[in-house]
Amino acid sequence: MQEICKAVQDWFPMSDKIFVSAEEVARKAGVSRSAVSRAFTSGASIAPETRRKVMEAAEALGYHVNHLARGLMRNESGIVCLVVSDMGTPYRSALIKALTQQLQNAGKVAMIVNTDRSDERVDMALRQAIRYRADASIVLSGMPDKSLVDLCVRNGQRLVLINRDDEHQGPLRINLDEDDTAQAVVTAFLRAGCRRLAFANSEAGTPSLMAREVGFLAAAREQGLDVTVERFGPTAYESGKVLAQRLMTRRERPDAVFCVTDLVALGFMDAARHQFSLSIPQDLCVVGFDDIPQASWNSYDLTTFAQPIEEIAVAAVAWLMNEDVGPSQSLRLNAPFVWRRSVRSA
Amino acid sequence: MQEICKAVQDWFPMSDKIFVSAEEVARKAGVSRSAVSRAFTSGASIAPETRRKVMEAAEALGYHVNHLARGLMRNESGIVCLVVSDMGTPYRSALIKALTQQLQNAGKVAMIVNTDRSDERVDMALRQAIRYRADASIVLSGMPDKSLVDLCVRNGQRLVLINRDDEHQGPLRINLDEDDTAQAVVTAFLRAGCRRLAFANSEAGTPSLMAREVGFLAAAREQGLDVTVERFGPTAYESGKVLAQRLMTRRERPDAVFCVTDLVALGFMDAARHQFSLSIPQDLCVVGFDDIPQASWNSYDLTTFAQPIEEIAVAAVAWLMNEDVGPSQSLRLNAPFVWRRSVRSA
DNA sequence: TGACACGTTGCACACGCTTGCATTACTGCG
DNA sequence: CGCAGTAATGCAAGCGTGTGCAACGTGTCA
Repeated sequence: MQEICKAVQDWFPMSDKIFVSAEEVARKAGVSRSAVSRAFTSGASIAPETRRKVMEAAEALGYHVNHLARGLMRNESGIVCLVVSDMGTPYRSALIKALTQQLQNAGKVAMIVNTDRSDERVDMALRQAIRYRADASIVLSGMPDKSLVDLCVRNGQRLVLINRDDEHQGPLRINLDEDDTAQAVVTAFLRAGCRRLAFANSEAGTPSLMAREVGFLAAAREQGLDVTVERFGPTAYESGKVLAQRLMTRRERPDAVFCVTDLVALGFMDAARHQFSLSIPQDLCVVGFDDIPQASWNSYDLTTFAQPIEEIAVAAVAWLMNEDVGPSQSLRLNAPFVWRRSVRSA
Repeated sequence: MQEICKAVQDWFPMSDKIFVSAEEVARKAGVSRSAVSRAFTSGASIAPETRRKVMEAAEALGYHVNHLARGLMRNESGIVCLVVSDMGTPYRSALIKALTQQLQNAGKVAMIVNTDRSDERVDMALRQAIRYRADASIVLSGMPDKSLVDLCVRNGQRLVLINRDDEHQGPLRINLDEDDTAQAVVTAFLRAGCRRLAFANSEAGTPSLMAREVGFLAAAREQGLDVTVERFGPTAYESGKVLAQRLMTRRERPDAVFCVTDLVALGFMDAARHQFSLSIPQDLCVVGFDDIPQASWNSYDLTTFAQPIEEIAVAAVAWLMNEDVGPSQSLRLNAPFVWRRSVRSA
């Protein structure tokens, strides 16, 4: 039922955006317009008394500096563009939260562009960033076209690529150092007495996800073990369920599975338990990646690797606030192993 | 380990933001600056051939309309400000996703301000919106000061308040019609044979959450039943666990609980199962609210009410895109009952 | 008293764009 | 051929701000 009740109260006929300008504040305060400008510019040369008068008048009139005009003059909008897809996902939303928080602390404001399922839209997003003369763009998903990256840089825009570990030379690339993770998982599985390893991947095929698969295969082979690989669908909970159905109906049923992501792992666990009546970790050991909040919930208690979300956000913002920044840089953070009960302990 | 490798490659010394302007495009295309402007303004009077020439030159030079300047002239920035807290939460992130999506479809762009845990910051957020001359603000959390709301409206800014069902007269208020939900829950519990009802609330005390509690108590009393109420902490998973500990250790242990939110419900279920070894729904029936993705996961299968996220987003954006809009309006959507297995069926 | 330094202040230009208005080119019609 | 009507175009004003530059007032010192 959609009931619409209009409350006709104190209303004025949308007098089309009459903002109060510095001009009016100046008149009210009895100073020049530049004095008003200076009053709102930290570090400007202005007498304390004058500033007080200006602030007073501004408050009374409800004046707010027009950041569009300021950005136009200063060539610095204060806007940072976040390019992201799948923002309903726990990991992504947590990262967005951390980034916006850090940006606000630094006096910037986040403009967010949703690029669900289409690399072409990443280019649209960067164009949007250019149009608003964003001071920087932070790309969390998709891989922008090389030419566009160049364009952004040429326009003096800072660029941060998070977990886009392609060979792109975006000025700052933040990636995870996953050299040791595969090793750690294999070791954990071996200690738990597991021998039939599996890797559950999505079909997304992004470089970071594929690298995780390749690394795991290599680490297992080093121990003389084969790995059954299965790939299906998007990187989501439901895919985990399908992957479990496929892997758990094999003749040689795996007794340990490394899931490319926590979401996949949780779906996998649910299917293993409720459709195949398996006990975890008795019958099956599971490891995920990301350490989303749900991984620590009692029903799952998933062993996983923790994304250094806060570190990522801090590093990204710190870098783009830094005045004198060099050429293309690459930052590698590591994701600590979080040991929980989805893997048998020795 | 944080290894920084500098790749000194094609780099030019940050020549401080040399954007290409319409002037240059005009020169290259052999037309006037106004022609360039018109080429990028849909519906402007310009010859197709001229537009083609302009577009060609623009593409070649990498020109992008400066939306700061355009916004300054048109008094319409194209920016919509989302004021939100707890954006790491499943419900909130889903709503943000839907809203940004709708805004983009409408040709707007979302600027997002995080206001975690502080109503005062909501005012800061609205001020930010004013500074950037946002066309509208959508408030998902916190309650802005009345004077600020007035200020926004006076400045010609559209305002949408979602689930802020206080008496605030923001031009558009979108709320849930929860008149029937409490009734439905009580009926479901009674049919399941439950008699000792409980309500698990957080201490957030926002109007919508409190209304849910009050409604449930009233509906239960109508059936001659008392309800045990417990409140604790923020509206989160962990609070659900604590609430379960408190409620399940009472002498008269409840056999049915309505949780103020899915997150609380999931925490409640986990504690009930893993700490009190209760079976759901045999020993305890649980109902939540929101229908976050996790509610449908096999481990929970939670009966709940589905937030009409898409409807909310569509309604909000449609309203703020509408040219001639009347005075303060109120929209009430309903949240359909989603029947799953956390409540015994008759 | 004059020279000088210094902290304030106002003027005026610039930022990149939109748009009303006047001008021009073009078409069709009497 | 002339005239009106229309579409396209250029000119220039203006949006609200920052800031270099010059002017001003004040106080200090010679």
